[in-house]
Formats: sequence, structure tokens, C-alpha cells
Amino acid sequence: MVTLEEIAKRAKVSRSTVSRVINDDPKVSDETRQRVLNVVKRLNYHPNVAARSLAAGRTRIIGLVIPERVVGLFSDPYFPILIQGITSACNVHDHSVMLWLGEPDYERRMISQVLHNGLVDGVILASMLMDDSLMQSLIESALPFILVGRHPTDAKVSYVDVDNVASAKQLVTYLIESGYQRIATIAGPHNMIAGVDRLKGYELALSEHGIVADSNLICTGDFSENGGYVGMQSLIPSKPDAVFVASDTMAIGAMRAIREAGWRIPHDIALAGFDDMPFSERMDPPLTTVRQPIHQAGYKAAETLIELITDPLSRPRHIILPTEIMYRASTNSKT
Amino acid sequence: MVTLEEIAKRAKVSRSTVSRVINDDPKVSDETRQRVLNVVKRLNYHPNVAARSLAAGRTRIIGLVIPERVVGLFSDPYFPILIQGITSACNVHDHSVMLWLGEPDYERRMISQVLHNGLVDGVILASMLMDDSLMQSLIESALPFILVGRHPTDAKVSYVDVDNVASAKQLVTYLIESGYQRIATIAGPHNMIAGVDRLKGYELALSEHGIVADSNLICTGDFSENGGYVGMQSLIPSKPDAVFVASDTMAIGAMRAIREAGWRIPHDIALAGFDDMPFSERMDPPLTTVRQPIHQAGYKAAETLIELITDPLSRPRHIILPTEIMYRASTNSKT
DNA sequence: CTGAAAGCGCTTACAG
DNA sequence: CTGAAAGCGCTTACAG
Repeated sequence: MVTLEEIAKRAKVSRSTVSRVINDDPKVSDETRQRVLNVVKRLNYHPNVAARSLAAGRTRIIGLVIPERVVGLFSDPYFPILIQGITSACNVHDHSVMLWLGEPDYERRMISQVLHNGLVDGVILASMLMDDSLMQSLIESALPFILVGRHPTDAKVSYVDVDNVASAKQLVTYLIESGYQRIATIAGPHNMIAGVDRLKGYELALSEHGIVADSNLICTGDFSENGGYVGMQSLIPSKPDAVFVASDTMAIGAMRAIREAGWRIPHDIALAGFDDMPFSERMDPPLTTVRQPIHQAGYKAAETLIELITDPLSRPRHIILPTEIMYRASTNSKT
Repeated sequence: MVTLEEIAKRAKVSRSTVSRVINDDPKVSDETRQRVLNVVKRLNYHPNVAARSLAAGRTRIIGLVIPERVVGLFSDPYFPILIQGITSACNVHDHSVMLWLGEPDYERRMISQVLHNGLVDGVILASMLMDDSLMQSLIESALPFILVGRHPTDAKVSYVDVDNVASAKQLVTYLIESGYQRIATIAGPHNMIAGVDRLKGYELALSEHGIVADSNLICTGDFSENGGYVGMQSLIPSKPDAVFVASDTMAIGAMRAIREAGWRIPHDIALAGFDDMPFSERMDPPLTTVRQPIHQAGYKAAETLIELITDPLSRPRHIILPTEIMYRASTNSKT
């Protein structure tokens, strides 16, 4: 492997100077810089990351952690899109990403890796869990980190999120104003902030229209397709005329349950989701839903994390990305 | 951060000895080992990865590379499952995984990172592309690597795969023997080995039954849902009575096109796929398909790569995992 | 603008 | 079984 040493020798300068050229230090004469750069190119030199990290105390690697209880959802298209956004930002800012998927037996190993062995300069926690043990450790440590999904209580924690409450409320309000009378919801899990917030939006929309929430019209799913299926089955006997499902993936399951009950969408029941996944527009009928910018969330999370790493004293960031309601044929204005 | 030095001081031994304990070197007395271990635990010591890598010339990190032309398929559930398998093996063998998604503008950066900066001990190329530029570079380099998807020509390249030819042939044979007469196929891309092999299996099944392939019954998709949709639309005018689709994701698209044509499955046309994705069993009707062990492929790839890293002189590995035909309601025996 | 030198936190022959 | 010492390939004050 080509080393700094070798470049220095061939360019007839010291290792210090080569290092400065490599790191774009301005105080190097143009002439010297050019000479070094030529040798670098000719020998196809790339600095050794481990050596660099050890000397500089910075690895230019960020960790992406998907906690164990979320891994069940990992095959949701949400994560690939998020990861692509993260990768994009990392490419732009010359960083790399280390991936940790939680596994039940290796939770401790992961936490200690993330926190203690100096591999990463910071971490993105794609969690949305309200009580994550890694998050607690991160808060206590000095390692910069950012959540994808807001933290409900600790204002010192940085995060990227959308306004789930307002978005859900807006969509349910649309259903109410479209004339639907018995609007049900399949909420997300109570231990995920997105689940809690979207349910809150649903409740707010109802109460602001003077509608008393009927507990028979509210059930909880786990954000999986099957969760939506089971949830919808439990709702059917209560005869809702519309249902707001807290994720598009669950909406697929709900749609299946509705079909099996022999109901038609939107004639017998309106269906609305949340996320606007790639498949949502191609559902039959196309799904009314809330579009959230997942790729952008990943990009922003990585970019902001890198800023936090660069300037550890900066304020925590709370970034709220915009959403948009996609009105499609699975709901229909009844007026 | 706690260092080796500090542990050594507190345990009243040399740094060498602490290092040996940390690395499970047998030639340390039980007594000393125990004393060191206690201090390690008490101070919550974790070796610095960069320092360790630099000294040992090994990082215990493997790279997972998804080439750019495959990233479009990254939201396919295939990849999350593969990644989970890789992660599992890495946890068991105390390795970590670095993720690179190809991006058009950063192809060169990625290749040089992967190859030259010493970050990873080896790489898994989840490519299936037959002409990948990174693969060429890897072959020329000394870095251990393994493909997910066989290499068609170079026997020195290690890979994990299933027997796509035999599996496809078996499924199409079943269709023939079920009495279907005009069996079409939506093949995968010509530059992916899985696409080529599955098409070959289709052709073999036909020819062994003395059926001359009708070029109107063969089209090519890109392994995406939309590819399956467009492909099926092009097939409809030729009135096939069965279609073998080279991936379950494409089969979803094909199903949509069939519905839109007003045909019923399997009454008017049988539909069969490849992969057995989580959703395939829940399709309406449930999809007949080839189950391939994706999680296991990831696991095996990582585990084998680690072996190749440990013993660089060992022979290349060609690992073929078993498949299983899942007979479901989207095809029906006509006899 | 440039170089000599110390140091980052480990591993690993070598000697005993 | 244990320790002293060299070395992995960089960065970064410090001095000039």
C-alpha cells in the first residue's frame, strides 16, 4: 500500500507537507501543492483511514442504527429510501456510513460498539421509539447524534421529523368535511412517537368538529401490513364509513380485510393512509395519503449530524419537514 | 476515553498483557487474566478500533456494496432481508458492516474508498450485474470479496447463489405438466445473471417438452413492479394462458396489468413468480413462486467472506443454496 | 510556507 | 507466562 512517507520521498517534501496538501491546508505554496498532487495521482495514493482516525480523532464515519424492535419493519420501503437519503448526504460531505441493525442477542454489543470504540463520529438513530435504551446512553455520552422522529420531551435532543399531528389532523378534517360520519383509525404503536402523534391528529380533528371519539372506532397496529389487516378486521363490525390508517403499509393490509368483508372502496368505506410510499399511487384504488419526504429526511439527518460533529457546541436542531396531502380515489368527496 | 495504558496501570501488568487478554491469547495465566478482566469491566473499557486496525492491519469491518444500477431496486424487500442476514453473521463473528449505495456521481469515490483506504477487510458485492466495474477492480486487487449471485465465467470469484436455471425450469415444467399451452415469461434484465439464468430455465423446460419458444411470449423487465406491469401489457395481445415472471415484485405489476385487461387469475391466466417475498403469500390469489433463502444468502455471504479474509489462500467458494417451489392458488393444475 | 518530532492507542515479534 | 520496544500511517502543535 502506498503511504504518505512514500509520497513525501518522491515529491521531495516532508510528510507534514503531504499531509497538508491532502487535507487542503491553505498554507502550502501552489508549486509544492501541484508537485505533491502529481505524485499522489501517479501513485494512486489514498490515506489510510485507520491511521488518519487515530491521529486526528475523527473517522468521518457516521453510524446508522435501527433498533431491534424496529427491525421487524425494516422491509418496509421506508428504510431503503431513508438510507438512500443518508448515503447521498454522506457522499456530498465525504463521509461513510456504518449500519447497525439491532438483534435481540447483540443489543449490548451494538451499544458498546456505537458508544465506546471510537468507530463513528456520530450516529443517526432511525428509531421513533420513545424509550430506546441506546438513546439514553447517547444522551449521557458526548457522542453527537440525531433522531429521525422527534423526541417528545427532551429539547436538547436533535431530530428531523414531519409534523405528524398537524398532517393527520388535516387529512382527517378532509374526511369529515367530505361528509364521512363514522371515521375510524388504525393507529401506530403507542411506543412510537409517529404512532402517538398521528392518533393525536385524528382526535384533534374530531374534537374540533364536535365529534365524540368512539373507542370502537380506534384500534392499534404495529405499522406492519398484517397489523393493518388485523386492525381492520376488528373495526369492520363497528361499520365505519371511513378509516384513517397510520401508515400506507398498514393500509395495504386494511384494504385486504375490507375486500374480504365484501366492501368496496370508496363506495362502502373510504381509506386513507400516511407516508405516500412508491406503491400507494398504484393501489387499487389509488390511496389518499400524506406524503412525507423520506429521502429528504435521511439527507437532512446526515447533513445536520455532520454539522453537529463539526461544531459540537452548537444548539440542538429540531428540523420539521413539510408534508402534502395526496388526494386520490380511495376517498371521495361525498358532497 | 479509557485506554489500554490505563488498564495496564491499574491491573499492574504491561500493556502487552492487557492486549493479550483482550485478544483471548491463551498464554496468559488465569490469575492475571482475571485481574485484568476485572479492571476492564470496572472501567468499561473498549479497545479503540482505529488504533487496533492500524496496528493489526485488520479492521473487522466488511463492506456491503450495492452498485448504482441496482439501487433502483433497493426498495425491493430483497435487500432488507439480505442485509439482515449479513448483519446476523457479522454479529456472530464480531464484525461490523459498512454500507455503500452506488450513486452516479460518486462511483469513483466509492471504488477508491472500498479498495484503497483500508477501511474494510473485504467486501460483499450484492450486484448480480454481469459487468460491474467495481468487480473488475476487486478481481485485480488483493481484497477478499464475494458476490451475491454467481459469476458466469470467472471460476476464481467466490459467490453465493441459488440454482436459478434449475429452479425456473422446475417451475415452468410444472406449468407445462399442469396443461398450460401458451406459457409466456417476463424475464429479468440481460445484464443480471439472475435474469439470464431464469430465462434459460424457462427455455430449457419448453425445449425438453418439445415446445418451440414463441418470441411473442417472451419479454424483458427490469425487476421492478412497473417493469412487470409494462411487460405484461405487451404480452396480453399474444394471449398467453400462463406467465412465469422472473421476480415476485414484477409479478405484482403483472397482476395489475392482468386485472386491467379484465382477466382472472388463474382462470384465464396462471401467474408464477420467483423469490417468495413476504407479500407473495398474501397476494390475491396467493402467488405460486420459487422460494429462495435470501436471509441465509446474506448470512452465508458474510460468513464465507470472513473465512476468506482469515485465510486468504483458501480456494474460491461457490455456494449454491436450495430453493423450493411454493404451489399456491395463482396457478392451478388443469388436469 | 516548510520540516522535525511527538503522539494517537493499539499489536506483535523478541527476549527472558 | 510476561514485559520492553518498535511500529502501524497518519496529524498537528512548535519552531523557524
